[in-house]
Amino acid sequence: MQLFEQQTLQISNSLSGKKDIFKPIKEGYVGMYVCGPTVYSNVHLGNCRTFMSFDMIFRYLKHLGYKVRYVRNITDAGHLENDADDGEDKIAKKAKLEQLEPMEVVQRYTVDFHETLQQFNFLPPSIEPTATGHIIEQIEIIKEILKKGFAYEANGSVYFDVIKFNKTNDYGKLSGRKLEDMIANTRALAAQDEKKSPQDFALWKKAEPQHIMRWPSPWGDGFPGWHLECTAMSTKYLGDTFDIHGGGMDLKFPHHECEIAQAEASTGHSPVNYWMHANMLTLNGKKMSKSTDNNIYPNEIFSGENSILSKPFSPSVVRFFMLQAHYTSILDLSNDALLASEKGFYRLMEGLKNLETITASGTTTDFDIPAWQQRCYDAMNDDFNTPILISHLFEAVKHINLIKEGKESISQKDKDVLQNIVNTFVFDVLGLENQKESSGNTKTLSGVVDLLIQLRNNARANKDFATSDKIRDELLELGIQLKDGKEGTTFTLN
RNA sequence: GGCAUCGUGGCCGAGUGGCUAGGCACAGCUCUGCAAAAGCUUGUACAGCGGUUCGAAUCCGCUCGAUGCCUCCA
Repeated sequence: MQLFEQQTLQISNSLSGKKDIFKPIKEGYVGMYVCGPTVYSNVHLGNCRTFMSFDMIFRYLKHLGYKVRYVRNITDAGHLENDADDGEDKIAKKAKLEQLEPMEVVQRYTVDFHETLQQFNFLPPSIEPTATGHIIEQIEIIKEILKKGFAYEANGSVYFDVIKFNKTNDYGKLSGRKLEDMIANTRALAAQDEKKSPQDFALWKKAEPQHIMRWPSPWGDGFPGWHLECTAMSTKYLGDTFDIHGGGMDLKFPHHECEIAQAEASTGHSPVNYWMHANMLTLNGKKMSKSTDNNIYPNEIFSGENSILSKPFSPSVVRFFMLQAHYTSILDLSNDALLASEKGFYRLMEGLKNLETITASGTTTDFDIPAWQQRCYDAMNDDFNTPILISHLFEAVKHINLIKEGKESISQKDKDVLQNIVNTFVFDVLGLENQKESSGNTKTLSGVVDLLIQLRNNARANKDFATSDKIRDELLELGIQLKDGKEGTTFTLN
């Protein structure tokens, strides 16, 4: 019996506008697609938050026993600077700017993306397809949409006919917009001549002679529209209708709306059962954005080299900080918030360490572990509520510490159970790492510090406090903090 | 202007028609040669104004404010 048979998972569905009970199309299997990055610059922390939310979701679904096929694409072509006639591919533009081959740009920032995500301890997706690797599939979809009459060719480009589509389908159902309103509110934009309506979007764009990224097609040399690649790659690997489609909130309109339109136009039915949107990470109260320069890069956080930061923060601390907020809420990044999360994170890690060392005794436990365990599952089942899960983990820490102080007791059996649950949620589901322990060179260092601790304890025994305080204070200056406890002195690196 | 979301104690951030979120900070206590660290304990907040209700921070309406999307962005 799998865990998912005992737990009822509810998911916030942007399409229905409420929390829906999750029921996969095929029992035991989940197909999940998440819109990946456009690799024309380094991934910033806001991008990371979205992918982290879905990493956590991927982890929990796997933990529940689902066989998950998680597809997250790399957009390496087709992402236009804007939708006007002079629209240029982002990758191509960057390549021109840096005098690189477009694929050189793609490679550089794809590597950066992977390295960054690895530092945050992301699980790799099952498939990571690229847009340029699926040009043929995209052309096939365009042909199908043309055949169904929901697109038209104009001067070597192909556009999706939104107004016609809206007569039989509902364009705007995901984002809660009405086509009439959109038309009424459209500002007069120049150079939209090819399109029948400003709301129409490109499926295929004709490549002007100076364009370096181009592919042959039935409509001449060109490149695919941005929205199309996700339709092509998601349906290719997950089927015409699949379970979960995720992405950042900012993609809801027009990107995801267009994906729905493309899929419905080509296959005749809705592509996705559960649309999930992760909310934005803000900086100074504003959305992080590549185009406005209001952003911060992961490496700046890890090194502390940014004017808003007072010190560096480890990837796990940042991960913990993000998971302390619900993925559907806006989260604002600040030095104070990171400092608070860091303290909390180390408290949690200390609790886990204490759990290993406490001694079990007797047959009773002053802590209802099965009920507590179910509360942990209830939190995650309620739309992946990691902040609540974390609050329960701190409740466990409290009991662990009380046991350590001898004020409560735990049986050996319960201790084993508790250890198993806590480790599962902290490391497997939340994906946190105890990075302090895993750094290299620690063996030599701990030998040296232990020696100094011995010398200091000798001095203390002789009431030579001048010497003992000198050792303590000078180590602290070096970033090594001694901690005098009941069972001797330990140290941590600050 | 349109659509959407949100406004919670010093800070971050959950949740909810009546019952303790949690973390950080502050304070008190324990421990300590003194500290630090650690641990324990404590906090009755929900933008404003109306309304529904036995009861609302939670539902409805209005006002104010913030953010996102409407053009590329996770």
